[in-house]
Amino acid sequence: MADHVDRVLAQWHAERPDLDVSPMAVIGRLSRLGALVDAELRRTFARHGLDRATFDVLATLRRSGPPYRLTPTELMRSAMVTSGAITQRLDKMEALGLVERTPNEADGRGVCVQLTETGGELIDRALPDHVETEHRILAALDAGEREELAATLRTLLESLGGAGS
Amino acid sequence: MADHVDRVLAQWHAERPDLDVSPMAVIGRLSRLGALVDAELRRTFARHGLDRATFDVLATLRRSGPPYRLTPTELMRSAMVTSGAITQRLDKMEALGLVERTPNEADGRGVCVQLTETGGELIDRALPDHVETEHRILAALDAGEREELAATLRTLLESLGGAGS
DNA sequence: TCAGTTTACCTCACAGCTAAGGTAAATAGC
DNA sequence: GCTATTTACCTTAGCTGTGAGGTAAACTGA
Repeated sequence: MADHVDRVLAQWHAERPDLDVSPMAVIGRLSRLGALVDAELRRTFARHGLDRATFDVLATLRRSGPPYRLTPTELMRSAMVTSGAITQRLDKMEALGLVERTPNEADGRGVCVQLTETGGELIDRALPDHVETEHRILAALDAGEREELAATLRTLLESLGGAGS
Repeated sequence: MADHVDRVLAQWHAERPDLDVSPMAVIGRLSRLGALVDAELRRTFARHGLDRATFDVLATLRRSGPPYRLTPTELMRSAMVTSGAITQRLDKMEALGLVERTPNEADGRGVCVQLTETGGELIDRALPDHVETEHRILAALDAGEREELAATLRTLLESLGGAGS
């Protein structure tokens, strides 16, 4: 049975037979899947009073290990957003008592962002639920398919120069 | 060699060994790849004075075939955004002379969105460039890998209920 | 036939991001 | 040691989306 992307491909084939639109079979699905996964994850975050941006910062700090402290620049690179976006996220999170900003003693220009106890408890509560959601999203694939998919996506990431950082 | 997601997995394994975070190998890469692909496509759109939203509407109308006319609701479903977003896109595009809104004769509540000649010419100029960019993004995969990837993504889309519409 | 529901589209307040640009501290090269 | 450059972070304006809600037209079934 044809899905949305199959129908798009058929339309292009009829309208612009001169173009080889086959890459859309991958890129179109990648884009739609991204939107659906995002929506699914957001539902889980919302159950814990979180949004994607806040969860992302909390999780990045949490998995960095004790003392759960990173710089805004490190958070920026991990999240793939601009510095302005991180500043605003941290402003909000600091007001909520989830993180603390302290001067960076090793670098007078910088600050350190530190998980508070409240923030740590929150992310540790939300995490199992989040991981469970991710399992559910991939439930349609068996272990072999997941590994193969991860490997292929990784190849693409490397070729686009997005593997590092 | 480890990529960003591998490092994330290793960190979680050290910090929360009780959680099976293996789905992140797929979902983390999916999310990062989505961001990189989006940035890549945006560069192509920009060369034609377009953004993602405008390109999306133009392409949807173009591939629907003569008379290149759809309703805002159809555009909304195809783009996976809210009705408010489509209204604003169409306002902007109408001001630029890329589309025209006319009353829907079959349904007094609705309108028809019609590609203008300017809009049609613009999308026909931008399309080959866009398709070329998509080819380049997938250049690291051979034909077999692309097909397999498309099939796997499709399985996931279906399981999330996002295959139709 | 007609009240209740659904559908189509628009409006508007607000959230979050980007991009450009500012300040201050650190670093590199002479 | 001094200047030029880079780096770190913040500020702000502007854009685009969401989500809640409004109006009007089209259905639906008793």
